[in-house]
Amino acid sequence: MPELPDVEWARARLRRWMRGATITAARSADRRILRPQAPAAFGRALDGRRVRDVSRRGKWLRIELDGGVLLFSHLGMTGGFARRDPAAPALAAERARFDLAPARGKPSSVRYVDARRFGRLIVAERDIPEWTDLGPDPLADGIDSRRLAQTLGRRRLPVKVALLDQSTLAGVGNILAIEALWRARIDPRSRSDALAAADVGRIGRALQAVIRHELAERERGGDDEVDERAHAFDVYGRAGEPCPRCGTVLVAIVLGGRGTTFCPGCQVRR
DNA sequence: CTCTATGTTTAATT
DNA sequence: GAATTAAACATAGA
Repeated sequence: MPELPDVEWARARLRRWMRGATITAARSADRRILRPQAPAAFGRALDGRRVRDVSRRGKWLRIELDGGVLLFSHLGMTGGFARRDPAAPALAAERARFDLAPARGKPSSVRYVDARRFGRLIVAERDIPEWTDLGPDPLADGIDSRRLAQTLGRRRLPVKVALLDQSTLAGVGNILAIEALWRARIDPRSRSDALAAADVGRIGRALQAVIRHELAERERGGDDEVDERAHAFDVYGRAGEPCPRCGTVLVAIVLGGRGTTFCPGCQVRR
């Protein structure tokens, strides 16, 4: 579920659910999600703290607590949050829970669910390298196409591989990259340093458009549930089908170890 | 049984 | 160094 739009949606809901509330009990027994922290230290660090705010950079979430304590969360491949009554039983693949006493209203319980357990929950006193090393965030910072052109111009990788590097732009994932390159009519195999300024401009605008579009899609649906991604994409997952723009059959290849769908008819190779 | 999967890190190789 | 490739992690679904 998680690329930039999904994580931004998670941030907005977490902020609504948690801001101003006190964590009465933070519990997780999953040493893989908590790695390298111990489960006991997790509760000890968080219990009794009040949530000041929830922020996001790229695919990382940062829950800011009283006393300068920070809780970082990465959703990995299958992570997500849901809100339940504190008495509700554990969800399938529930890996952590945060019981909350809000400033006003009923107690609630925010659950972290993650089938594949690639996600992380990290307690820290200051920003962690995974957070500080991120490139510009397309939503928070915008996309500066001159800067993006400089970044891409220094690399000889296929442009899609360069886009997936979180120091290029934070939050771009496999689906976003595939959809944006299709919109920008650029072949994902194009060498990053072979792109013209106009190509980079189109890629930047396409990324913004796809992010906005997917964010808008997510503004519907059950608020308390784990985010579901039942969403039709233009090309992702559609290899073998005709290109919605030119009708050429869409092709699947592997780039940088990731499945990649594109249209050999209307996406130009640079 | 096989293959694929929205992510990231690490090792091995060129 | 830079780039490439593969594998690893853990689980579910087709």
